[in-house]
Amino acid sequence: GERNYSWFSSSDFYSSLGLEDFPSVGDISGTEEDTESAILYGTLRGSVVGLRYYTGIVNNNEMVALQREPNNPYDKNAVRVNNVNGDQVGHIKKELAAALAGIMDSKLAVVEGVVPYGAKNVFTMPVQMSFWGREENREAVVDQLKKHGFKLAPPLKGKFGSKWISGRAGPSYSAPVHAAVQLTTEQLKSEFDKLFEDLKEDDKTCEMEGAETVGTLLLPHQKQALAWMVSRENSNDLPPFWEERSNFYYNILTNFAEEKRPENVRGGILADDMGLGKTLTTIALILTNFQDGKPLPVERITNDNPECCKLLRLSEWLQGTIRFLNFYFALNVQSVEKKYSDDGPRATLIVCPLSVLSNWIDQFEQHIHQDFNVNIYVYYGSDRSKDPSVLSEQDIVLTTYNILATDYGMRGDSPLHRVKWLRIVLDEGHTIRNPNAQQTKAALNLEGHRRWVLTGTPIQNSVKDLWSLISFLKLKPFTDREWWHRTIQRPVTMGTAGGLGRLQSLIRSITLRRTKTSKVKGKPVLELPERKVLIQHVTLTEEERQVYQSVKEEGKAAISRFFSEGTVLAHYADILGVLLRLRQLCCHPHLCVNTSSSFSADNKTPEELHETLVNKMKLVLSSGSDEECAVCLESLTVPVITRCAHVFCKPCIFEVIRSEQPNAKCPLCRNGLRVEHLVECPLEEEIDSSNGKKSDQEWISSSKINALMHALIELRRDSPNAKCLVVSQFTTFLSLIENPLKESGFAFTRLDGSMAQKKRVEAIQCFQSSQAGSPTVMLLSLKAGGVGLNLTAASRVFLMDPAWNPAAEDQCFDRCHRLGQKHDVVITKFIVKDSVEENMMKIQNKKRELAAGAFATKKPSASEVKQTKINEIKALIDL
DNA sequence: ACCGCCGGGTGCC
DNA sequence: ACCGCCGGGTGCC
Repeated sequence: GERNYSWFSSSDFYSSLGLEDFPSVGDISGTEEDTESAILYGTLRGSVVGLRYYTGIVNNNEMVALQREPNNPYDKNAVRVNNVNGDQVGHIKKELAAALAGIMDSKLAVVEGVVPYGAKNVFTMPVQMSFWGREENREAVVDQLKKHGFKLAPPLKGKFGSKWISGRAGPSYSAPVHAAVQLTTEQLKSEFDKLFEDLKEDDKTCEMEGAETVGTLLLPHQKQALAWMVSRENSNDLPPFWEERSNFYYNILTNFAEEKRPENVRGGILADDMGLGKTLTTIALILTNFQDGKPLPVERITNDNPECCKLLRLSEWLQGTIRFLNFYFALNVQSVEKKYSDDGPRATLIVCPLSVLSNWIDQFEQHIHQDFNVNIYVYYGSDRSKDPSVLSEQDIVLTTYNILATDYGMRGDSPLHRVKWLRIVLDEGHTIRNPNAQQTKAALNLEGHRRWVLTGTPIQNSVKDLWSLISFLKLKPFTDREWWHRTIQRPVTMGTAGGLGRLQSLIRSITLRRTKTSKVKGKPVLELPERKVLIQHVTLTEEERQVYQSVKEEGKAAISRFFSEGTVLAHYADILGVLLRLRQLCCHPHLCVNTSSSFSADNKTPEELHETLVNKMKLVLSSGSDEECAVCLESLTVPVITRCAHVFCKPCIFEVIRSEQPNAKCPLCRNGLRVEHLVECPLEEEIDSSNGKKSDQEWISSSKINALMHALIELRRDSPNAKCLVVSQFTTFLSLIENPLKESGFAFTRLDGSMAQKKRVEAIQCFQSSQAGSPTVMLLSLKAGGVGLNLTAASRVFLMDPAWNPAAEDQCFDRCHRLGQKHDVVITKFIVKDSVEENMMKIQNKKRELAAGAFATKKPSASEVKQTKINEIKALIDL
């Protein structure tokens, strides 16, 4: 049910159309083995030579990595052999290297090695090689080998029993087994769910009080989390899969051994559900565990030292961006510097998405005891300090993934990367799930021993997503993708026996996860009131229906044409536009007056073309299709639009163009791409394409507004004190609703993305107030505010229009259905009968099913993906 | 002897 | 490397 669903959040418009799986999208990274379709061609015995020249040692049955060395001065075919630690063991004998070089360079196969025996040899040792690749390359690989006089031994089938299938380096020149029975999606999923059952492990149920600097009382589950985090930071346990043997340490997955004790990560993944207080727990950790369980030393503000004032923090919000300036009194700076100058690192770095930056600031203000002076620096904005020592002197530095990536981009001069941090916290850590994204590389290269990932959804789509997180945590040997892939990812995705078990023990040892339904001492973590979702159908008036039908027929005709021309993807923005207009018409006829349809972009001046593109981009961004870049799968931060009207992150699409030059193609539709054709658009917090000039139009009602007003008035009659949220994706619609609210004498307030921070805070405080005469209605735009937004005063929600992404709706509902809610929450969704809205609901449901089965092993084929996508567009517009 | 055979020097790519 | 290979020394029985 719900708890598992929240682990997966693939859902967005792209996935509903199957676009994120569009074959060409995956080609971008290129180098990586395609896990889903890689098979084992066979094995080959070869030899490693030149052992005496290198220091790298191996054990019998230890995995080794084969690495091309094209610049070797003696042989351009050279292939070096490294042990798990990355130390060179030797080279592949030259005749064999000559055969491998071509195969490896052209990426026809991935070649993996295991040294079966002879590890103690002085001059040469045998190596058992496995060749993995896609079926269509098998013949080419076999031919290539044959040319050099080598022949693959067929992969051994599962007849050797589970020990061989386990994927260990094992006694196995028996390669593990593509013939192993694959688990069904359902089996995999239920296996995976077990990861988080049975959390009564002792080390996770101890409680710990926060230091006195923590100004808020922690709930029991937060005290548990604090105790767990502190113990993770202070303990010296071995990392998972390592054993202490007589005088060395042994990795049971790769059979690698070393004398040096492998360091365990002083951190882990806090994967609690949203709303359980990951932020508060992290603040408590920072304040409570500075060194050896001692609290962070901070200035106490007392009557004796009035001149040592609390830092004056001045926050200033400009156009949705944040300037956060710290003013120090000279005295203060000195005393702070003196106190810590001879210690090691003391600053904690917190990286978060921009959307939750303000939430962190709020939470600091709320949870750091007011009598204490904690130095917090918000490293954001163009005036951020380039001096690393300014950062290292802080207690806490807060920044965003984008700043992190931008700074890292200007090589060598990133202050964030020059500081040795006491602790690094990645909030919404799944942000770095794409190993090729700049922000991931930037995060992996931060320095600091205590490393934490906060996320409610560590796995977005597949096990693959975990690698970046594990690598960030610096867990040996997984920091290198090859070992992660060979020991965990491939066994899991191939359903190899023991694979899931390994993943399980790995995750368990570094993760704490509680859901809203988890229990502490027999009691639910959070005792939340019930939450009910009602669907209220709305029937359009005759007049409304007529307008709707005519727009629908026009759009349908256009889309049919795209289908027959085979240009569906090229007209992506146009199709979204048609659907958007239909969705707007379901709400109110005035919403879509301004979006004229222009299906032809030909014969335009560059200026007109530019404007058309910007408009298309705004359309894509505002259509609720969940602004996500198809390259990195992240939310768009610096969106650019291509001439073919597809929107990507600027750095992502630049990377595509750079790597594919000179003939780069759009990842979505394979049209030509050129840097000079890309159009940039500043991402405002909220873009509403329909912000037409309603002032010169006479106000009229609509069926949906009538339905809403009817419900509101009924609610006021039955429970006059009940407060409610009226939610829409269209801020113009919210404006239209203001009218009848005033007429019927409702006190209301409003919160949308375009409002300045100060006004937001006012609106929220005003609405949350229980004073007589305080507003009972809040007009809320669906995506306004970060995850932290707390609107628990409301116990009713009216969702005026459905979102593409059910998760976006859920997140919105959670703003009132969260800690502090005292009443049952009733949510009413208004859905127009026989309309695109009903179709969207169907797709939402499909999406929930899809998310539930997101652990699928089998990737649908390109044609299946295409068919699904086409079916869904057809379903949306009743084609 | 434009060979065989011996035994020392030597050794990845 | 307790190998192979190289190339110099050597040469009936």
